Order: sequence, then structure tokens, then C-alpha cells
Amino acid sequence: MENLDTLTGKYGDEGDRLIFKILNSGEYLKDIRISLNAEKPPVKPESNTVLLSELLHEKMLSPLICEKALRYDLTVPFARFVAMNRDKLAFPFKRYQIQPVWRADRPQKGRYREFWQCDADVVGTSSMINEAEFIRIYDDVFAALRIPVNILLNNRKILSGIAEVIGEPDRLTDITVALDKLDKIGRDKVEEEMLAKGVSHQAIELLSPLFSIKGTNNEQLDFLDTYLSTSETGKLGIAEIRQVLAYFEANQAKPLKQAKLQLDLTLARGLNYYTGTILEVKARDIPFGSIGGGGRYDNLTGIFGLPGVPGVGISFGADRIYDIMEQLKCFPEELLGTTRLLMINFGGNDELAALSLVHDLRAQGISCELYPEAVKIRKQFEFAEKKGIPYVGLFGEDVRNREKPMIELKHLQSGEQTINPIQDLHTLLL
RNA sequence: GUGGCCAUAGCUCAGUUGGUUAGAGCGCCAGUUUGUGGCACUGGAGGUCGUGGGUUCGAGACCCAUUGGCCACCCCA
Repeated sequence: MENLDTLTGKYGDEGDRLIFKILNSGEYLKDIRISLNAEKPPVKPESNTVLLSELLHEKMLSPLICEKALRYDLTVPFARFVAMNRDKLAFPFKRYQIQPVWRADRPQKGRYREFWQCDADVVGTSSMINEAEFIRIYDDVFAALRIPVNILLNNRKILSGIAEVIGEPDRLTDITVALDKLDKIGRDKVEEEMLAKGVSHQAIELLSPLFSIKGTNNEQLDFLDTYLSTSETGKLGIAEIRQVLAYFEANQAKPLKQAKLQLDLTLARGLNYYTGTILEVKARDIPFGSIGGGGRYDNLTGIFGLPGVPGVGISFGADRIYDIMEQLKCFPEELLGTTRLLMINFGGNDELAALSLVHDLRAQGISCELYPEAVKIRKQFEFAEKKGIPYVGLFGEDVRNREKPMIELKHLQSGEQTINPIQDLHTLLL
């Protein structure tokens, strides 16, 4: 996504017409004035004009001037796809998808207006095996990337159960959103926020055992068994979590490679469509937002006309993962430079000979390049030095026209320079 | 969406209560080395101080507006 004025005027009139222009988000009507005399624009801005927002509420105008929107995530468009193609898909249906999504947020560190998500989903099955498999995927991927992570696990049904048990079933969202901030702002502030949202003192009192809950995943679940014993929904949630954990406990021979799977009853997640399991991935010991999230949604395709198809999926936040990897210095130096050999360009016939050699070497799988201009040799060497190219090749008339064609090869790090037959290059450069 | 901070050379920044020709480091270019990099030394180019207005004898500095960026909250990947 670019600013509009970056793009306009560069592609001609036709191009300007074909550029998607994005309406400002927020109160974009706030300061827009229109003329009451449609024939002529007003001379002074204030005279004979009226605030557009006084004539038309934004909610009324938006549908008239705006019908397209940028993807907010990959899950909802996927649900639409599933609903549209229900007759062609074999259920349970799995897919992965890697694409950019957009949020009309103010960008800042770790927070982008446009970023890439990597999604994997399964629809058409309620089995907790899927949850277990997705947790494996998280573990495999972050182990491969060498990022230590905690996978936080919770269940919306448990959160619903909590709201029920404390007598505030209608304030589920307010309660969970506040609870989610427990580790950030502390218990007092959480209670304060709940009160402000209209949660009763009595309900907050009932909530208090949750604030001090500690222990292993199973100890927490044991506590919930009694705490939520009067909520059918809550008990269902506990059973689901137990089932997910059981797939790991019953398979001790294949433990998670490095991820820690932690039950976190304060995990809420903002997306409304989740109905069961919710997951969030955080880099361990690094204060940074989540780098992955997901959960179960039992009726997302329902809004597109295909009810009764449960699904579950996860997402990787590619840009944040990249940020973390830079912070942890996970990118190996040797990946930064790819070219093994830079051929010096002497111009004229020397250039043609070097270009031809470069093509031959590439055919042999040697990554090499010819400096594109016959500028000063010094400059070409500096270029190789800066790019970290280990070898420089000099293919002048004197060496290449020998009876057995030769090339001068300089190893920059050692400064050693030798004359070699060109057919030896592929072994020298390994 | 709410609040705070910032904008000066390609980059990172300095610039005193408003006062001559706006500086530094790095980078860039050239030379010491006309086919040899790193290191060093010498010299050079490069800025309408984000934009528009105002205050003033005088504005990079003060005031207003505007645009862009950063950060926190909210929320989230």
C-alpha cells in the first residue's frame, strides 16, 4: 500500500483511473464542507457552505461511495471461498495461504498497516486432533527458525463459562478484554476497567479465585472443574482443552521440540468468530506482540450461507517473525551474500569474453556476476568487498588467450591471487 | 480512534537567550596507486533547515496551520 500521491500522475490518465483509491478510515467527513450552490464553488471556504457531516451521517454515506475493502485477515475470505466452492471440495478440507492483509491502524514498531499472514486451516471437522496438529506445526516451524516460543492456549467456551458462573453472561467481551490485560496492567486496573464497563461488584468478587490461579495446566483445569461445575458450556470447554493436551501427554515419545504449551485463562483474543480453542504464540523472553494466533470457529461459513461447518486454523505474522529473527540475529551471515565470484569488466573484447564465461559458469551452478560497466578497477573491487563477494576474477587477454585458457582469481579475504585454468574454477570456488 | 514526541547534507545527528557565509561523523566523488579492495592521508561536491503563512530590523530557532514520521494507549499478526 502506498500513499495516493506517490502513485498518481505516473501511469497516464488511464492508469490514474485504474488505481484503487482507499477512503480515509475514521471520521473522514469531519472537516469536509460542500457548497450549497452547486453551480459555482464558494469564493471563501466558509461562505455558503455546510459541513457534509451535518447533511449526511458517515454511516449513510459510506455505502454510497464505498463498496470494496482490503482483506483484514485470511480466515474470513477463506470461509467465503469454502462456502462458494462447497460442491467442489472434499471435507475435511485443508489449505494454506500466504498473502498480505491490511489494518487501518496507526503503524508503529511491530505494527504494520500492511503485513503478511501465513494461514493454515481445516474446515469440516470438530476433532481436537486438528488443534494438536496445528500446535505441532507451530512447534516445527519455530524450532526450524530457531525462535523459542510459548504457545498460549485457552478456550472461548471456558471464558463463556466464567461469564455465566459470575452472573454476567452478556458481558463476555468486556470481561475477557479486561482479563486479557491482567499481566500488563495488574489486577486492580483490570477490576477498575470491568467496573467501568458495568460489571457488578459481586461478579468481580466471584472472579477473584481466577486472579490467583497458578500451577500446571492440569492443576488449573482441576480448579476449573469445580469453579465451572454449574456451566455446561464451561465444562465443554474444559473437556476440549483436556482432549487437546491429551494428544501430547499420550504421545510422550514425541514431545514438542521446543515450544512450551501453556494454558492461559486470561488469553481472550479479539476476533469475534472464535467459538472454541484459541491460540497465541509469543517469542519467549522478548517483550513483543504476538507472532502467531489462531483458533476454532464453529460457524464462520454460516454467514456465507453454509452453516454447520466447523473449522480451526492458525496464522503466522510473517513481518513480526522477521523482526524477531533480526533481533535474535537468526539470519546467518552467509545467506546475505549469494554471489561467489565477481568478474572484473575491462570493456570491449574483454567484457564480451567475461560475459561469455559468466554464462558458462552459471550453467555449472556457480553463482557469479560481471560488473556491468567498465569503470575503474578500484571501484569494482570495492563493490566486491562491500557485497562480501569472496572471489574476484580477472579475465584479460593475456591469460585467456593462452594455449590453455586461464583466469586470474583473487581471494579477497586472504589477498591471495593465482592464475588457474578456467576448467578448475568450479572446484576452486566451492 | 486517544495522547505525547519529532522533522537540519545520502544516513545519524549538533546548532547557545532569535544575530555574519548553517556544522560534525559516516557515506559519496577525486587523488596518493592510469589492471587490484580493506588501512591511512590529502582535497572536493552536496542543504530554498518538511511545506505554507505570521511575529521581527533580522527566524533553522518563536507563533499558527498543514504534511510526513516515531512512540504509547486501544487493539492485534
